[in-house]
Amino acid sequence: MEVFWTRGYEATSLQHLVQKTGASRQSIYSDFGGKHELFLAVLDRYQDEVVSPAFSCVEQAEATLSEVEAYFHYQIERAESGGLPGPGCLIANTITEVAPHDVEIYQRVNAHNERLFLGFRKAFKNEIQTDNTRRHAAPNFDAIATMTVIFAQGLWSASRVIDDAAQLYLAVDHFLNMVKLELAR
Amino acid sequence: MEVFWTRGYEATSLQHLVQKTGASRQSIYSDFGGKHELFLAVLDRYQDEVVSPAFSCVEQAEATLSEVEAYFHYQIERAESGGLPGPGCLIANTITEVAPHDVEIYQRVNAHNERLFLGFRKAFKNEIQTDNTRRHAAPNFDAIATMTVIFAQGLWSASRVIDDAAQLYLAVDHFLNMVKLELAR
DNA sequence: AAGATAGCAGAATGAACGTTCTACTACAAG
DNA sequence: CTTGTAGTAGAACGTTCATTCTGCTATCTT
Repeated sequence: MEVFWTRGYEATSLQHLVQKTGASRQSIYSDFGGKHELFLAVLDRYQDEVVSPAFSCVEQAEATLSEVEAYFHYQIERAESGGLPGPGCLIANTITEVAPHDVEIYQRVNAHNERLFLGFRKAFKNEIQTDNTRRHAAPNFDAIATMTVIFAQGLWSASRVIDDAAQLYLAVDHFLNMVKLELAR
Repeated sequence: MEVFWTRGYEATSLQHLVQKTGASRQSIYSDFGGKHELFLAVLDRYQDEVVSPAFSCVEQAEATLSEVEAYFHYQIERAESGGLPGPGCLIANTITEVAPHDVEIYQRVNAHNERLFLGFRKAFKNEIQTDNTRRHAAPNFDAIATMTVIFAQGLWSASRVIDDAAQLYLAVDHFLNMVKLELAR
């Protein structure tokens, strides 16, 4: 997972994988079947070990905007502190590198995006359910959730060229504050 | 440019380039020096031929939010209509694939981001200069511009997995409307 | 017409790729 | 002690990679 994460799919060779894992070539082929199948397994593991811990707070039944904010802050902190093995988000990297040419991989990153979308939307719904007095119109939760997914993906991309974490924090806080105003409008 | 755009840097071979350009291998090497130098030239050309036409409206001296909106809409339309040779944005793709491991390429995509940032910030400043009556506090133009750059990058990433253009339009319009409210606050 | 130059197709090259095959080692069960 | 099972290292294989080299064919200059 770490090798694919740091080098990308194409630039990762079997030699790199053997070196990093300590396993033999034969073991990799007998256990997974090949580079492509191994990468699919890696994507699944990434979901379990990286996405789930980060996103669990948003996926709580009673999550609101503050959980979304915690998610974003958690991600920036991890990226900044070097707590992540690779740069950016493996899923986001995969979306641009291999997903357009590979159906199986496309389906997995699509499921990931759907997961984020549903999590965000529920949190936004919960947010305004606490005080739904004298509202003008119901917010377009789908559009706001889509917007947030897009922003989250852009954040991963941006974190690869923007070294200044403070700048990212400012942008995220500004974005979430805008969402908050939008929900309360 | 088209080949790198569609296949990415690593997955593009000299054979692909020879086939698509019609030029001989020797010509490519004598004219550019190699695959890497050719890619750098491609990034420059991308700036001139793709980014500049799309971004010129935002970079006008008197550009405001409506020009930013025109930029986003222009990009979605082009992506949707198949008017673009490749998927997503070559710069955005390059950021995730090669920029973290390559200094020269990193500098070029960084310059691109800076260009977007400055364009957006100026447009936002122009926007509120038209009616700066009874404002509470000056907006944080840097944060809003950074946020918009992040969103623009996320939009390219998302457009590779979200096929529904209407969904992208909705998200963009929502985002820009939020920015508008934020600027007028 | 003669010479120079440029661009072409395609072979050659050495390295690296993913994948498979071949011993060899360690260990468990009988 | 034999036998079977796993796992290892590393060679081998066929392909493809980026890069270079070799002729050949135009086109242009004088």
